[in-house]
Amino acid sequence: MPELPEAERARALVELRGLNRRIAAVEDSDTYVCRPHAPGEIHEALRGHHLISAMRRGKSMWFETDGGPTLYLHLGMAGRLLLDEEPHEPWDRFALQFEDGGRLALRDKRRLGRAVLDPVLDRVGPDAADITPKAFRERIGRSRAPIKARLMDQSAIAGLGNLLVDEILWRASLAPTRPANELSDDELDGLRRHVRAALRDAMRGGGAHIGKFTPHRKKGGHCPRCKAELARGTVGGRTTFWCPVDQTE
DNA sequence: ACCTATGTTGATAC
DNA sequence: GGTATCAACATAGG
Repeated sequence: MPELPEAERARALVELRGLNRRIAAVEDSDTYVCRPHAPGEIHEALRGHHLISAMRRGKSMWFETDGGPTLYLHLGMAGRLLLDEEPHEPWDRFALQFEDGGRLALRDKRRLGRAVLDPVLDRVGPDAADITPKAFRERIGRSRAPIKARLMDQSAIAGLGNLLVDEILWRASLAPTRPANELSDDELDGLRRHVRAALRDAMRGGGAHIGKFTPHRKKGGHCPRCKAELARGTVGGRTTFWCPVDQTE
């Protein structure tokens, strides 16, 4: 589930109720989620410190501390953050235990989430929710890759995943396979507006799995506009649904 | 039972 | 350099 809207909700949760609480201990024994850190390393580095800010770009989150290292978290493919709830072993892959008895947990069955200190974020592009029209045209429109692949490239624009991109391209009536550099400036501007609108709807509606199109995104599903049966294929390495009538090449 | 599917990213190969 | 492919993980479903 986690795309930009879920990451933002998680970030806001920490900002609202997770800051300025003394860290008493860190559960960091999952060497895959915490790679390349050894068990105990994050614990030693964060113990006694407090999170003082909650930042996000795309699906990446990071939390600065008072004089200690920055903690980076990523939800991966199935992770979520829980604050002050009952521990759920073995699916809590990482957690901060606060001195007040509370706990911030990364719960993730798949183990594709990450918890790392002092991240390097130079391969994370501008956030999809506030990228400028100029940056969008330049970063998206200059590649021959299919437009869908380009929108999912986190170094070009950060925050969009498979479901959200299918929703956005359907709203924009653009075929996912169209080479990005064949889009006109007007089409790129329009596409950016659809990116922002879809994100706004997803954040208000509670996540990337809802939308005008996404509920129909399944085998035998039909286009909510023209009722044609949806096409299914692989674009950018991901399962893709689109309307073969509405979404023009 | 077996095979395929799944929101993620990163390493590797062309 | 940009793009495509596969692997990493664990679980669910046909």
